[in-house]
Amino acid sequence: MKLDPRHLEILAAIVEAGGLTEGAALLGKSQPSVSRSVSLLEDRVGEPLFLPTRRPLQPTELGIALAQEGQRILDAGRRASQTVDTYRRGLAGAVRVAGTPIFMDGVISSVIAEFQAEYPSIRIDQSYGYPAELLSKISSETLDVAILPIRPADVSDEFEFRQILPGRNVIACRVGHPLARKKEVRLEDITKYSWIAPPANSPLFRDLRNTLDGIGVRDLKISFTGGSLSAVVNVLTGSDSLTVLPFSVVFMMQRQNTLTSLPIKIGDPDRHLGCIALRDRRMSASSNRFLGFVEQKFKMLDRLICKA
Amino acid sequence: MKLDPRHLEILAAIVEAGGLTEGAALLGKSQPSVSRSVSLLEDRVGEPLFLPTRRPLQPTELGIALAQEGQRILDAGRRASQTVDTYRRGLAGAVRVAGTPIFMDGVISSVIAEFQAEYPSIRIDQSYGYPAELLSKISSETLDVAILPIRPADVSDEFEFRQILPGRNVIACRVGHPLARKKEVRLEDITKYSWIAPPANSPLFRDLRNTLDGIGVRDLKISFTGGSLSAVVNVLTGSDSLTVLPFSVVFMMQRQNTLTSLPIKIGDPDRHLGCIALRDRRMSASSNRFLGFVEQKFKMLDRLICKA
DNA sequence: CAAGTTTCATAACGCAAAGTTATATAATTC
DNA sequence: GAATTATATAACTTTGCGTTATGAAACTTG
Repeated sequence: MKLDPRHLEILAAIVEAGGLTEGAALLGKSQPSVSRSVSLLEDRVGEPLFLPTRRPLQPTELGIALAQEGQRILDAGRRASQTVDTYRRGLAGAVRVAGTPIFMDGVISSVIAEFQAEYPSIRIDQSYGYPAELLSKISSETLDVAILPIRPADVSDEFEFRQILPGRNVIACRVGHPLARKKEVRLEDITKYSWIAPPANSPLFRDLRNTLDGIGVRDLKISFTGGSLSAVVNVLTGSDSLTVLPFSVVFMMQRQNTLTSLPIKIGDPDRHLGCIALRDRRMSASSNRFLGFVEQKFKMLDRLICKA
Repeated sequence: MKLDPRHLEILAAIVEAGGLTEGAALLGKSQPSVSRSVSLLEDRVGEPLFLPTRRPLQPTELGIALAQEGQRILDAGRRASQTVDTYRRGLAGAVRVAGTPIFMDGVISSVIAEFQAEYPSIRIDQSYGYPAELLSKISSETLDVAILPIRPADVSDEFEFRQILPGRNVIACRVGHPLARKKEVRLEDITKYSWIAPPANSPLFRDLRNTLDGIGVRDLKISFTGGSLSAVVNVLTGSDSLTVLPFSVVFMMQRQNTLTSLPIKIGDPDRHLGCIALRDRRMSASSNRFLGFVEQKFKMLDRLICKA
């Protein structure tokens, strides 16, 4: 026979508090209410749960046994409420975040690390992708936050775009590269070196083409293509190759004294780095918290970069 | 915020079963019913518990966390139902039983031992008392079963009396007592020995006086009075004293070759041994089970005694 | 990709029971 | 035995569960 878990909770409260009145107070209900609930429970159980006509109210053996289960139910309920509370306040949960590979690895991953240090109960599910698919995943709600370079005008009304860094690319090379010491680098200098190209379908690859077109470089030697940021970095540091990278990525690598940028001005892309999510806060509190955190960190990073 | 434990149960069932329809079946409810319950729960929680427009239905992080608590509630409920069931069938619980000291120690205690071997989950709370107080305790429901010698006519309608042995006393002495070897014992033989008397307020003490009056003994030497059965037995076996004991007690002691009875006929008391409980089965199933067990064991004992 | 099947959501309504306040009754205290 | 306190009962409102019927999605299949 199925018992109402609420009845067991009430029983537990009464047994713990030592009386109907106190139990009712404990539950925030009126005394007649719990009195009748106990009656109903006794009727269904078919056995007395309290010794009759004795005060202070004393539970029977069975009453004690059932109250114990009621206590577990109360505990589970309390844990559940607690869980809901932390989720609502965005202190627990999961955030599905994705972005373009180079930028994710070069900049975002360390921001995520800081975030997790502050909110250890929020799980981050990170993945990679290029703008078109990222937007579609946001749209189908299989992704909470996308971090990507995009033209603000290209963002449809469905999404909310928050810029975190202006688009700015540089030509990157290893620390100690022959060109890095020069005060000024000229066109003919860079044509002597071979180039590393990002994957052909990445925005960065388009930036590379545009950049080189812009400064008049027509035929370039591509010695390496594809690969992740760490592959690119390894090849760069192990050779005199050049490549185009977001300045923020190079900035982060400079701290580790691995990469640097050439003192040559190249055109900035018309895409800017930002976070994209569904409009109208249609996302979890933890995602919101993550978004806010990323914005804040990039404000600080932006200031650092401007000083540099 | 307090959540309805029934909602958490439903959530657990749905998550476990993998769908609303299957979850509803698992709970023995209709699909619309659980559908609405989930909606209500989601409203109160304020966060989605299932990913929208996806089938098979997939719970969110929060949904999984809450379902886990729901599972605990389900488990507690099942254990509670199970507990009620065993109590109702009299396979668990407690029986408060009391009786006159000599008879409890001499006969009932071994029956209780057998009972506990068969029903290990039933706890026996045993105590001692004389008839008047035993009846009042039964009346006030602080006692479930009394085992005592009483005149059937003295049992009021409030109680139910079940005779388990006819009243029959004997003069008891140690095995190897000088009188025990005789084929026939005469009055003048027993007057030579000193007597052990039970506590002055016990029914057995009245039996002792009546018996000795009946066979014409006027002045008797009382060498020991009071004490429990084991004290009486120790004194009896260590001396040539005599005393009056219920035959059933001596019968049990004979098995251990400690006591025996004299071959002299004495008048039987008008009280008979029996169990007393409240009329109309106003007691727990476990008490009923105990009563039935005692009756059955004494039917067997009665047959053994009659043969002897 | 259109048709069919499955699964979930919504609607409407009866009913069980939780909740309330007011009040009676029983236990305990003094 | 009177006063006090605790529990039970009464009368009534409101909430929400449970039902069947039906609509609307989403997956499956030919």
